[in-house]
Amino acid sequence: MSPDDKRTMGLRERKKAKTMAAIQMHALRLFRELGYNATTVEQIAEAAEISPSTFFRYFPTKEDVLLRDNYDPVLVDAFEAQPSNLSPLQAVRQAMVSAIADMSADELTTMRERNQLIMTVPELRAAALNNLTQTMQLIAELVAKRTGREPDDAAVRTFAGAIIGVNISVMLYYAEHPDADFAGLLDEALSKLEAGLPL
Amino acid sequence: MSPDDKRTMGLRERKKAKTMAAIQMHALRLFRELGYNATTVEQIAEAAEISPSTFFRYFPTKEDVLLRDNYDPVLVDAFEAQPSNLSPLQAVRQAMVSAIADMSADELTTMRERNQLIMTVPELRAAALNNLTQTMQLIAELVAKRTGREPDDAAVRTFAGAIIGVNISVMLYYAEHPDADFAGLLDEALSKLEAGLPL
DNA sequence: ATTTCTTTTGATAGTTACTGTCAAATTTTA
DNA sequence: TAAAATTTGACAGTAACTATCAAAAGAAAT
Repeated sequence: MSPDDKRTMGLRERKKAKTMAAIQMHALRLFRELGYNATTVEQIAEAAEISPSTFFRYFPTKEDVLLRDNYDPVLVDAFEAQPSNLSPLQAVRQAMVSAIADMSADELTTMRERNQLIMTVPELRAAALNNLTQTMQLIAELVAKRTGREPDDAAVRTFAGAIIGVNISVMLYYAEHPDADFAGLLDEALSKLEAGLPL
Repeated sequence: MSPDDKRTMGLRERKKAKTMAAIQMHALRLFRELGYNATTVEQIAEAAEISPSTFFRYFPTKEDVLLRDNYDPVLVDAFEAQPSNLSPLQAVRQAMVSAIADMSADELTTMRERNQLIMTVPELRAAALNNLTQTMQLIAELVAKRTGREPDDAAVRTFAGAIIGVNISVMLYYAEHPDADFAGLLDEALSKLEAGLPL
């Protein structure tokens, strides 16, 4: 999380990190205050004291300012840290839950707000779901490696699909019930998947 | 499929249906020939001999011309036609497979091309996935009704999520392997879900 | 058949996300 | 301090949409 060591970065890179953070911060604030669609890139640029051109150099799209995250590497680490006696499903479940458990209170708050905004605004939701297909592919690769199969093996793909689908359903529910415990919801949902989707 | 009885529709409605069909047909052709992003709404409008304004009256977005479909009602009918001795998962599986089996060869071809285009173009894929959340909600409602639970019951939501996730993974795979049998892929994937995601 | 009412259409003008280009400003390196 | 590389802002343009309004076309009524 710490933006590398400050000594190892030149002034240029430090400034870049600062600019990026400023853009994200003002964008988030404006989105909250005015709504996502009502906020223009020009307004964000003005608030962050940069030109609109510069905004698009940092974030290829307006959506990106909200959607860019680094959960995938966190998930990878958490997954690979799981003991090998766990089944793939148990490992994914543990990895996801512990990745959330490792987050600070601030990070959790940010995540909740972000999720709420993303799942509420159709454009953002669409883009976020699209991103999840990458995570799905990632899970397929992780599980393939762990089980000695190919990532495009039918069982592996189906497994990854089910995991992502469950995540989507939890994210949607969580957006409408922000007071719930996200990790708890996810854990419960994945446990049901583990139990063979009892009904 | 037949656009109601021709006698019951006035000239106005007949013309509207014709216009809509013309837009979709020319749009699809242009998308194939030039690519989705390289095709402008203006070009589609010109080909369909309407004004751009009119295009947006028929389809709120350029994406919509490709994404609008009526599979949900078909799925509802197929699901509710399943015998009550089937488990919810078996019923969904049967419903989906038989809904595809009921399609004509032409419909299947269209579906394959559409799926390929949609899953290949990021914008379209995002919008399509977003639409799937509606289908997810629909499945939750159907299953809730069938099992006497609430649609926002955790087990029901998780169930619907898993189904949709599996669908996504199949659609992605099918886009890259157009010669595969879609119904077969879906059937196999859902059978694995039924078997508890064996790995 | 002609008039009246309603719906559909096209033209126009505007907004906004995004792209490409280039010269000026800034930082790094020599 | 000079030269090289990078970052930035200004400018011009494209294309998806939105809103508005008058004209055209179809439906209904007389």
